[in-house]
Amino acid sequence: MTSLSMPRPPRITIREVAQHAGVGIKTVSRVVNDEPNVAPATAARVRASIDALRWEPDAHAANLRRTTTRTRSVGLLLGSVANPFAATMHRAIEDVAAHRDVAVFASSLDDDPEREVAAVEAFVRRKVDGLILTCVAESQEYLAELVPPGMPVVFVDREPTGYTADCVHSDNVVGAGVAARHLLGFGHRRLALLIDRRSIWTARERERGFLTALGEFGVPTDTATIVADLSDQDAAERAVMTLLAAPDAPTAIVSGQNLITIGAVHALRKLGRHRDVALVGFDDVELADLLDPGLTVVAQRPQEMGLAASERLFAALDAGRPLDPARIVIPVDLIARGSGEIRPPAPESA
Amino acid sequence: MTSLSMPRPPRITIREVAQHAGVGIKTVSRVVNDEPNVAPATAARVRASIDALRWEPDAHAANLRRTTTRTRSVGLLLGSVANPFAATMHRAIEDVAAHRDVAVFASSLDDDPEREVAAVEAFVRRKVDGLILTCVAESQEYLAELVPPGMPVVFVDREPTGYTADCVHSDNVVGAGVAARHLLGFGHRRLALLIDRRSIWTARERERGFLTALGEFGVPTDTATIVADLSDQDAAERAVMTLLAAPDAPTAIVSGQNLITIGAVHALRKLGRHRDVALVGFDDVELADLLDPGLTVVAQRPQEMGLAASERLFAALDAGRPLDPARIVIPVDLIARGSGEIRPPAPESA
DNA sequence: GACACCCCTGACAACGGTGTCAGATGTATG
DNA sequence: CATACATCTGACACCGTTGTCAGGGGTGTC
Repeated sequence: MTSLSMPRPPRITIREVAQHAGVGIKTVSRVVNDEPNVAPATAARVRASIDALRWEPDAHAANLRRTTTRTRSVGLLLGSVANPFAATMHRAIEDVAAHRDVAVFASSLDDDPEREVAAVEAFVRRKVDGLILTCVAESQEYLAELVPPGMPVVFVDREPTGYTADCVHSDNVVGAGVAARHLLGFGHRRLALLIDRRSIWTARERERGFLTALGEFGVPTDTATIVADLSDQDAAERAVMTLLAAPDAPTAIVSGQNLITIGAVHALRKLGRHRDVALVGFDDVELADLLDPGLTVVAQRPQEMGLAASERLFAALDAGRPLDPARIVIPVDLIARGSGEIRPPAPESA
Repeated sequence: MTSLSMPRPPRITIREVAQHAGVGIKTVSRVVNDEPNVAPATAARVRASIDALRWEPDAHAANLRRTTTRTRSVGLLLGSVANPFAATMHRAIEDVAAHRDVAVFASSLDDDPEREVAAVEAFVRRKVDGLILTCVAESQEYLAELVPPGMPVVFVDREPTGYTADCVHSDNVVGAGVAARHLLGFGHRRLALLIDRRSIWTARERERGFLTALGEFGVPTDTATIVADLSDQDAAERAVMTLLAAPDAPTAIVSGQNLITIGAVHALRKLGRHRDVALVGFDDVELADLLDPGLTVVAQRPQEMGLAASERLFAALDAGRPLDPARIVIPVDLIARGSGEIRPPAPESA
């Protein structure tokens, strides 16, 4: 019989290349790894044989013995690869990585602590060279025993708890403060803040910034409505509908995240209150400038964040040792387009 | 001295587990691979040792000898991971993959043929189990010698040339036809089509569908303007500006892609012609319903596409052999929201 | 001319697992 | 009780590469 199992693909090994070039396997190894002490003529012959046989060294076998084992891959954990904010960071990170011939494993977190741990485990099992993580678990202490010594970790978007490493994030407190002050400056005194689950660090930070700004304007915090646990567009839309139906409804809304913003805009439209109730979103969204009124946002800089995070990661990888953990805070930009410049219906007493 | 080099991380090997359990290494191997012929008591002891030592088998070493080598990873090549259409497919694929404990390498193509080859090479070098590819090179013949025998390939969004494999894509010809007929039905006779580079299969297909529809209405194709090579928002915006400045400017525009649509909307706004010139976009965009007028689009179903593509890939992987290549065409949906229902300014003579 | 030294080179062990196979043990059968 | 057979187990080669090290050859120095 002619073998029932799959015909073993005739993989070319270093041995055949060595034989073809008439040298020892170690010499071939030297050539492909740019190690010194190979005569130019020998190297040329070896290279010719490699090309002739179309040999691709087996990275896994190589890493098996190599001390400085590098898989040229990194793990990237994002809120969701489908979220434009995360996707933009992803792209920036990929560009930096691709430039160094490093591949990126991307996973979606979905703000589920269990997925966080599972994703990191999966990355580690695949022996990535480093990790860029968006976290949501209450604590990242688990990383201490999960992440092998020497594997660099950079957090993006959210600060970790119980694990010290680089972290790149937006200036959330300032950003939310800017949003709130912008509205307060236009005379609003009854504000609402719509945020995601408080298990998410950015939600907490933005809430903090929001409340601080209220304080600065002497607005008692109990006049503000804070709706949390808004994790998608629909929930945000419903929340705004409810909010505006209540007596003493807010005259201005700060949205804590891109999906919430979109949900809020939908609700305002449905209620016909979009020229009436002020709205400032956190994180920019596509087409925001073409709405009527235009959507005022505190824009993040996701590309810059991805860039900074990947540069930190590769810096640590290049150094071959953990760097002193840095916290990199990326500024945010208020972009006034109309929705945030709507004045409250009547002069209010502070 | 205390060793200058990095302190070798004390990796736990199968040997230590075997010793701890008082068995041979092969028995440990049997247990972790669910091979038969291990006494239950022995297996239990081994499992206890694995847990006690927190041993994680080294997948790379395992795959070295294994005949049926699986890295539990797949390579995904997309237009750009930052494009919402691609990002949504990505998410769908990731979900299917994650469910099977398979990790996804994602790369951006940027419609550069060289990046296509480079990305596939990188995936193959990393020994992914399968490939999901968006292609742009003139021919995919190169895959024959690049992709190892037995590695399944599924194309998404665009059909390959010179390489036979599964392919999942939108019904581009029909979609573009629907868009054009929609406008023709409202009385438009001077149409413009804005598409990306013709090296991109979808651009060509959509052009074909567009022209077919014109033919059905007896509209001579030379009365239609086709602008190609629009690869980003700005280019599309400039193209529309130029287009509408010309004499005999089109009264309706079909946009061949999400970024082009956004660029076109910007241009129409700037010119104040947005209630005046009809526009139908290919591929839906966020907030399209809240523009004024609402944006009429031929929506794709990226999630469904990603789902279908990954299911085909895993079906082939499960079967352990190449499946009969299938072409899966995903329907598109016309969503009328206003911009596509604008009538031409004056009755025209066909 | 002997010696030291540097530059090349390849034999061989090692990396952490799996495949093969032979041997040990237990049970049913003649 | 001997034999056959199935079940369980571990020794060992092997996967494709890199690290180590010893050896061969050329050159410079005394």
